[in-house]
Amino acid sequence: MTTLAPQYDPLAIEGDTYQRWLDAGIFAASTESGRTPYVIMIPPPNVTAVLHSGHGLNNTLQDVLIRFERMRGREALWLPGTDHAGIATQNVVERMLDEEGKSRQDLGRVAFVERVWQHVHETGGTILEQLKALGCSCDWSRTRFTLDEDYSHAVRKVFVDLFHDGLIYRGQRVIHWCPRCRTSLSDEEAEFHDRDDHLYYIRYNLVGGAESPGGPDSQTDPTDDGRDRRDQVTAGSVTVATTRPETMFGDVCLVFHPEDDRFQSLNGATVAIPLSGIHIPVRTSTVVERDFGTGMLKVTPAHDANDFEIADALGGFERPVTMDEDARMTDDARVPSELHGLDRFEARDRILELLRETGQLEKVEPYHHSVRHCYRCKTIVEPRLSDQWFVKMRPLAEPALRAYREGRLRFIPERWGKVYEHWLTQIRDWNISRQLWWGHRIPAWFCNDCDHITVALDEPSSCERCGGLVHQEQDVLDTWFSSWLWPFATLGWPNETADLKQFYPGHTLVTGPDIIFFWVARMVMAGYYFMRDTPFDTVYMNGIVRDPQHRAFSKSLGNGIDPMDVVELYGADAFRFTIVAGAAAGTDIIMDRNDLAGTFAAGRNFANKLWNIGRLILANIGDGSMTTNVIDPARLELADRWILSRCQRTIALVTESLGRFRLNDAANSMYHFLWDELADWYVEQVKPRLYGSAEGGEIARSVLLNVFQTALMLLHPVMPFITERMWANLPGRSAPLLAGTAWPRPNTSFIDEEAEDQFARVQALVSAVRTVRAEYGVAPGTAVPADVRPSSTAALEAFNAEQRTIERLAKLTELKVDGGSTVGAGAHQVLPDGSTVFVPLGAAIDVAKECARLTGELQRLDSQLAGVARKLANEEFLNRAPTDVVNRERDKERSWQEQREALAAKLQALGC
RNA sequence: GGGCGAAUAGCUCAGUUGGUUCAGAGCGCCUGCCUUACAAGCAGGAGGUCGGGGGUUCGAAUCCCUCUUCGCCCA
Repeated sequence: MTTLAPQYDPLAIEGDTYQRWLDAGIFAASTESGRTPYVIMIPPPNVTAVLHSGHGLNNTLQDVLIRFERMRGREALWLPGTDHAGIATQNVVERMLDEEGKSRQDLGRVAFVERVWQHVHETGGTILEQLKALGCSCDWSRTRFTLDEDYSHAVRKVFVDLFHDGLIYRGQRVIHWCPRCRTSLSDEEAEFHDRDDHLYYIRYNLVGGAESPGGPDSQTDPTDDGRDRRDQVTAGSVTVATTRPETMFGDVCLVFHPEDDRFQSLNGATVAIPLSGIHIPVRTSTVVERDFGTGMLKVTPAHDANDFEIADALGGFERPVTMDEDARMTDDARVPSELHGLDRFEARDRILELLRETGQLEKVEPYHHSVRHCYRCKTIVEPRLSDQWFVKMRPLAEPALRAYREGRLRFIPERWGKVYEHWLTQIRDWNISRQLWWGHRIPAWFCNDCDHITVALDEPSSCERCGGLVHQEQDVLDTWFSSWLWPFATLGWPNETADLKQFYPGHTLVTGPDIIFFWVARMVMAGYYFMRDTPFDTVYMNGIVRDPQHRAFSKSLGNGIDPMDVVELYGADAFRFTIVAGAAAGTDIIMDRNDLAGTFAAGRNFANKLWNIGRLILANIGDGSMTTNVIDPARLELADRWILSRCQRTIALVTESLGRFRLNDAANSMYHFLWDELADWYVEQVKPRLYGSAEGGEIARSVLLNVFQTALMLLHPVMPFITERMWANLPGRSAPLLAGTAWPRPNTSFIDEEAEDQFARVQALVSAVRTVRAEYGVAPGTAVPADVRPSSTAALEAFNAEQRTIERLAKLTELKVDGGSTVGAGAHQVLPDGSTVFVPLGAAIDVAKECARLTGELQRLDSQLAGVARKLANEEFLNRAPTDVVNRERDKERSWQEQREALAAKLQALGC
């Protein structure tokens, strides 16, 4: 490999590096390796999607996990793919057609679907290519699409099986209808959004026997605020409150609560629907909320799910549909002719005008409520009676619920488990038919002669009951009805393939909490029903990416960040590190598109640091001939022992953190080790030993190589490109590709508490001198002398061992260890271990300033000492606290006492 | 209406079973440095009564109650 460029240029290394992984086949999982599998199924993005930050976050986390487990020796499969995304994709193509002035109806179903395929073939691979740019190590040989031939077969098989098992039925229900997408939606797809609307109080006139004389004008004063509920029943009318007056032509009755005294006289009465004059009865129902509106409820069974239930319970009512698929008023006889064809909201306005004219609009109140909207296009959903296919969910939910309750399925963070559990216990049947053209066509055939429906895997030639001609159901299936099969349909189910045997059940699902019902819970249901096992044991919920105003990214706001922009600017590694270090489990992550440099500074800076430290190290360890094969403990200096020990601890920390899905902790541990310990201290310590044939050079190079190689391994899952590129230049590397090498294990023989303790004293001494230098404005180029008086033998040994290092890093002419005088004009410091430092600065010293500083230190110590003394004087503490806690307090007291004495002596010497 | 979560430095957030000087990190800010790996850097520094109140405990950022503010989910 060529030498590393002086300037870190991610674009120059990432493409080549990715290609080397592909060429080596590192990402392809084998069914025959004998290794324990580790499987992640990608949440398939929409086939026409382009990568956004949410994908960036989600897929980075998956790649960290899969690379980690691959290096740990598991047979790692990360299966990629895309989702056909029925509504979304159809919308995209319909918009394209719209620009050509055409509709899908103009093309017809076959041509339209052909057109969608064309679009998918042209743009469908985009997001997967973008994942490669992010470094994602998916097994591309197993890429799947939910409309693949095999996958479609699995979808049909599931439909047919569930139908024959009695878990799929066709029924006429009030469903959520999106008049813009012209399809029904499931409960989950019709999401609530708050709206400021109005509550309209409308008078229905009484007719027939109970009617009192007088027309609509014979009622109470229209300014009546309705507080006197008895006024709701006036001589000639009854008032009903509604938010949707346009539905009233579909009313079949009015109902009130049977115990509501205000309306007792109306039970069995007849009223006329305003404007249309259609007569409907007044009845009672216990489901009426007496406190809502006037307590009298209009019942519109075809345009309100609750009303459907009420009318059904009362029995004997028609269910007139008064709005069409576009939410326009139908020309049904019940609808006044002047309203025919009007959009529901135009109709509402016109109806209100007319009601004002007839005096039947009693009043209008502002009303804040939650209204269902289409999750794809945000149009207000219109409840509408229609024939749909449903999945009976209760039987499917039971095993999914048990899996969670019995601990076979867990969520990270745990709290999502409760959300999952709640949904499953409240589960309702799932409307799976969509009135779209793009998707899996429902494998059901209606008979032209009888009312039988033939459900079969393949097109039947005739009705299975009467042998008549059949025609296929026009509807397609909800996209989620195919994606809930993702964990096993991608592996070849229903065939018993080698993949299915080897890679089901899988292990970790990484996804966003927004699709916990749509997808996560349903995958578990399908997994148990068809595979008798959970599709994964852990669901890791990543957070949501938001802008600085904490708004989720959206196309309409235009506040999103294109991860590819970040990759181009700073590299995939910088993007990944920022994400991983910044996103603790499940927490949202804030990104500012107007400040990419700031947003990704952590990763960008760290990537640059890694590049440069690598350059330095690789340039100085040569080709490996200058290092020993085995690190000889007898030849190690204090700093060598220290960094080796720190390195083992970092391995343990990172491994544990990744194993517990604490990805941010892992990233921060690596960061701290590489930057704060290896770069800032060890490399600085070791520099003189690397020049020429300086003493200790061979062992220094060996340690550097060992430690840096380990760091590359640890960092690889998070920053695969730079680490792989460095690896290529690493002499004596253990495997040709870092991505295929084994994860490091801590070498406990290198754990060295004494070295860690002693080197910490060295660091403290250097820092203390630097502080003094900065405070007194000693020019960086000016060397000064310093005296240190060690507080212990350990300190003495440490300062002696690293005397040259201390002199160099603190820019000293000479460090006297336990020599010389500490009186005179100089700055004083007391180290945490009680050792004292004296930097004679002569005339530069401001004695008053020194006194003030040291007195401040003394006061701080005194208050700390008082605190610990209080604790140790407390009988309860001594009796109840664990002994190691008490001992720690005693150690603290001793240490602080030593520091205090040293400080007091200094103050005295200074004459403060 | 019900549930869940959050509130810690100017900003974004860590802080595991209550106990190592535990009050932290990154970014930003201030001071000084182009010290031949790195100015995307080096060295030093300022900055928070852990949202308010109450309680449990020898001991609370951490557990409980309550209030305030914000966010999300469900009906």
